[in-house]
Amino acid sequence: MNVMVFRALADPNRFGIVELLKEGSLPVGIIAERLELSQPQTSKHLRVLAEAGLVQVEPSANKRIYQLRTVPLQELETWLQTYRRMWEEKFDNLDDYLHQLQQVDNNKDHKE
Amino acid sequence: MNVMVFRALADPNRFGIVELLKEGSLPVGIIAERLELSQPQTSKHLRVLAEAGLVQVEPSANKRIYQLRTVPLQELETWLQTYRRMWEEKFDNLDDYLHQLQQVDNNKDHKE
DNA sequence: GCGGAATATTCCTTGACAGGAATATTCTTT
DNA sequence: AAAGAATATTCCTGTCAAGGAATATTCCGC
Repeated sequence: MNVMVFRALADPNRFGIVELLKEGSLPVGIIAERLELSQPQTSKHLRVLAEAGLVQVEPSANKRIYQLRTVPLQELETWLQTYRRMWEEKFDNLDDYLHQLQQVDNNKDHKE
Repeated sequence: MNVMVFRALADPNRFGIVELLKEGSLPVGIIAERLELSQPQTSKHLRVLAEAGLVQVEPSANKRIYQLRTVPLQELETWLQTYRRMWEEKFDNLDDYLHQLQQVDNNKDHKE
């Protein structure tokens, strides 16, 4: 799992851009307008998102249309799958290490 | 979706802690040892993870056992679901806005 | 090619955060 | 109560990233 994706999504403005682009691809100017960001800020955030693979650009006429790339999100879901059993199997949170400590505690109670 | 979760996972060491705790709950000392982090660093990272709701602490004897909380991960998955159709329905990435621009391009071609 | 629109980049400043070292705190045991 | 183990917090420093302003670049229409 690439942590750059998390870093990209960690900024509220960038998260907002992703949420906005979910509804459809947009040029920079519109994104800036919708999120009330300056144009340079928007471009810079889009750069970070692009470097994380979350967006890709499609030049069209005078504008540059940004659209979401789903691949990183799919990878994110794949990563999440590895945790899924933790809440599906209602796994009891105490693991081996805890059980060992439990035995230590029992020894303590035994002594007192 | 709480962006604090992304921020917490954006740091490689914290991501490593989460991955480690997936295998089972552990006290601070062991976490530090496994990831070759200093004890203070580990405590600080665990603090951030706890504030993001990703871990919770369970005092046991002399130690403090940290365990994963799956709730934020479930919320993350729920959030991802809203994007799922984007790659399941093989949605063509060109949206209304793009089609409008396409028409503009057609006009241009028509003129030349 | 020129003017202008749309976007990208640079420079600067400021704030947030990671890491290290030292210290404080908490709990346990005796 | 005292000592020690385990953990948390504080202080400090360096680095990086976000935001604003200005400028550079790219691309279209004429």
